[in-house]
Amino acid sequence: MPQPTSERRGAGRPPRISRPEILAAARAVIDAEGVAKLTMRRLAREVGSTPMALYHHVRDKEELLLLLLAEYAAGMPRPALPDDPRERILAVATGMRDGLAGCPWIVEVLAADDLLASEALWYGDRIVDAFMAGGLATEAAVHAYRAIWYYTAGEIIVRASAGRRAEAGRPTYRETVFADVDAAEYPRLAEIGADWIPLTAQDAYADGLSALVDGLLARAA
Amino acid sequence: MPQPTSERRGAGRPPRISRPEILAAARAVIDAEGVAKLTMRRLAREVGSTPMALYHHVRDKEELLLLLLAEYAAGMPRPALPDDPRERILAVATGMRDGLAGCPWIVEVLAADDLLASEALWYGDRIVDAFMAGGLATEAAVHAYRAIWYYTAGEIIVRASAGRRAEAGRPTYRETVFADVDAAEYPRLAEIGADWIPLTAQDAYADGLSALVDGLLARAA
DNA sequence: ACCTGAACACCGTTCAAGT
DNA sequence: ACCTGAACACCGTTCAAGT
Repeated sequence: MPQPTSERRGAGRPPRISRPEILAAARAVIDAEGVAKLTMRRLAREVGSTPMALYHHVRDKEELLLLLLAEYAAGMPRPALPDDPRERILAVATGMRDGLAGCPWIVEVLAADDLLASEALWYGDRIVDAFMAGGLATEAAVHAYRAIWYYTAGEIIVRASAGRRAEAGRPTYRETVFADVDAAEYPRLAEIGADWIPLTAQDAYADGLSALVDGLLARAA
Repeated sequence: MPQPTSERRGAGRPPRISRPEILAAARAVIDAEGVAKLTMRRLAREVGSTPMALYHHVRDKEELLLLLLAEYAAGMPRPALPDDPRERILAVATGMRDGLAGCPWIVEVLAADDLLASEALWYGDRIVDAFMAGGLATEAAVHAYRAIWYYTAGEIIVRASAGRRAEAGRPTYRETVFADVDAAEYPRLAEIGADWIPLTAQDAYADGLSALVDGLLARAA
């Protein structure tokens, strides 16, 4: 079994590459050229080794990405916590989203499982706690947290893929579609017309979040 | 330029495969084995041709997926529209989500751009309209629609990837994480403990949606 | 006009061998 | 214990040629 790293130092051949070194190189590739460019072969080249050497330090590519996620999540900022439950939820959720926005690939890759990398548990814990402070029962608080996670993950993923498309010079589907919206069939969209694009480019995360939290907290009464 | 299909029939060699045939075969592969198994080479085998023949009928793999999306979206059910704006929003959004839940791969692949395949414009149009009927200004209504889209896309993506993981027999990260939650650091999560898993497996889409819509409509007053 | 074959430039991963 | 080389079984796509 290939164990993570040197169990008993001194035995056998000395390592030429280490897991931290591999992770650092992987992060560099992603930051510079995007997650799509991160391949085992490329990474091997980057650390001056062979693809197979990597498999001595990580089980497979999936584990590599998981490790990168854990590392990133550990470094995310933890906002100050206001006393008011509602404000607390907003602060934590916004912190989570701002943190994740800095590395959208991570959400794309893992598409979630709740971002329950153990380093990110804090966000979930604080949000559940604040909903309970706001009057929700435990179960309702967990569901409320999930709603916020769905909203946040959706926002990040949609934004990230729109960004990717724009970068690739693709005509972002909706631009082509809005050129000929049938006013009879879709009256509202026809009315909005070209305004749709700048409108949806605006950052409305905070507005929607605040509405969602209001709606969720209203269940407490 | 390779034009979509036979422009002037009778000229040149008669086609052996057609775009509809290709799309049908692609759908069959996805339904049977998932989107990951859909490759140009596999598809060629499936229609009894060569990979390159496909490129005469679709520009590239991305276009193929776009065509599949358009086809699927065109067949999605359009729920009846209640008079009350709030009920209308809930009905349309739920219809959208139920339709998409039937083919989660589509959201994964496109990760969105608002699902503005022209066939799916209807959902957006009806939701914006209902928010306006509920008293929101045009801009606010568009933002409200977006909030619902984020929430819905997030729900579908998170669910789909959790399902994929379960199918693959992976230990769904959170199960491993919850084994040793630090009660001092994350008191709420420790308290919830093993309940987290069945709790988050519940379908809480409707609850969250309803809270979100309440919160959004409250902005009208 | 439509299709084929061969090729290019890649992937992730396994296996057997070297030091 | 750690690393290498060669190989397996794939990808999407281009190019030049055939019918």
